[in-house]
Amino acid sequence: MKLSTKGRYGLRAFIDLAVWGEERPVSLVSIAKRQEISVSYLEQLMAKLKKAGLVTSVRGANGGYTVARPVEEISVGDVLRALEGDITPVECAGIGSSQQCTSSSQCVSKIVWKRINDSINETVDSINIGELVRESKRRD
Amino acid sequence: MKLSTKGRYGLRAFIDLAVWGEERPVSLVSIAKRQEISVSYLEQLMAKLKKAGLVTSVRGANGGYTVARPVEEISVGDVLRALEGDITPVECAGIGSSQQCTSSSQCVSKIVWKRINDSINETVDSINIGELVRESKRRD
DNA sequence: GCAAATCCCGACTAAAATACTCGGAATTAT
DNA sequence: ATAATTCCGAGTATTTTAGTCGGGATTTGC
Repeated sequence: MKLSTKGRYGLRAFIDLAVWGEERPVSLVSIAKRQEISVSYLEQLMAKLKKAGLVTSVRGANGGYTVARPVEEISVGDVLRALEGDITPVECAGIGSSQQCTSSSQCVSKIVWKRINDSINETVDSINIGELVRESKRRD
Repeated sequence: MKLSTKGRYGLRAFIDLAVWGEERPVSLVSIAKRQEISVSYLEQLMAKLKKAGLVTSVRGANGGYTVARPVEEISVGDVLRALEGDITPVECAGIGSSQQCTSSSQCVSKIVWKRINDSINETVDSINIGELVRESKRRD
């Protein structure tokens, strides 16, 4: 059970963007340098964030990315879900519900999966990017 | 971010064992049938549970496995950790601490990883196998 | 109008992890 | 002895991850 680099790098990149992008768009090259992530890979991550409406882009020279909404209104969960898809370690817990439980210990373990899923989502939704930006600035 | 079949099947198998193994050892073949998991794969999972001291085995005909300790004293976390190793979606959060944070947004995201890790572990440690066994019997 | 900087897009690939299977050895009850 | 089991190590197909790469489109500044 591991969060992939999409989520790990992507959140870092997003925070970086939030910190440095208050005035003008931030280019991928500059994020890449500060965060030590390759530009090509960052492109992929940004594409997801853009698709999710979390960042806006400006093309051409001096272009780059900007956070699309106030950082206080964006949760870590929003960012991670945009990057990773669902952040539920176990799916089954009742969405598509295509397959029914055959044995009762299958059903019972579902209780566990649901609680894990919920607790993760509550956690990531309870932290907003604004907090992290402030904390990051405080540390400089 | 997904819990592997080790954890998913393994917990189911363990619950099955707890439910059916109060009197006498339960064979892998019987668990395999009820849970629709192959015997060979179950062997691997049981090996891990045994190594962690959560089950004991009896070899030979009429042999099988038994839960090693009172089910009320075994948490879901114990079982999952035995099967999966650490159940922390992000490692970095300060154990080996070999690599130091270079940029501050790296450090800041660590706050997030730590909270996620903690919340998962609290969740799985707060559920014990006994509860699940009772719930499973109740449903029959 | 041209060059440089930038985002955009789709395809490709190497490496790692996952999810198993398989063969056979050791042990025990009947 | 035979059958039912656990035990052990190796092997393998599939999937996922973690990227790279090449080229195109857009914009700025000279």
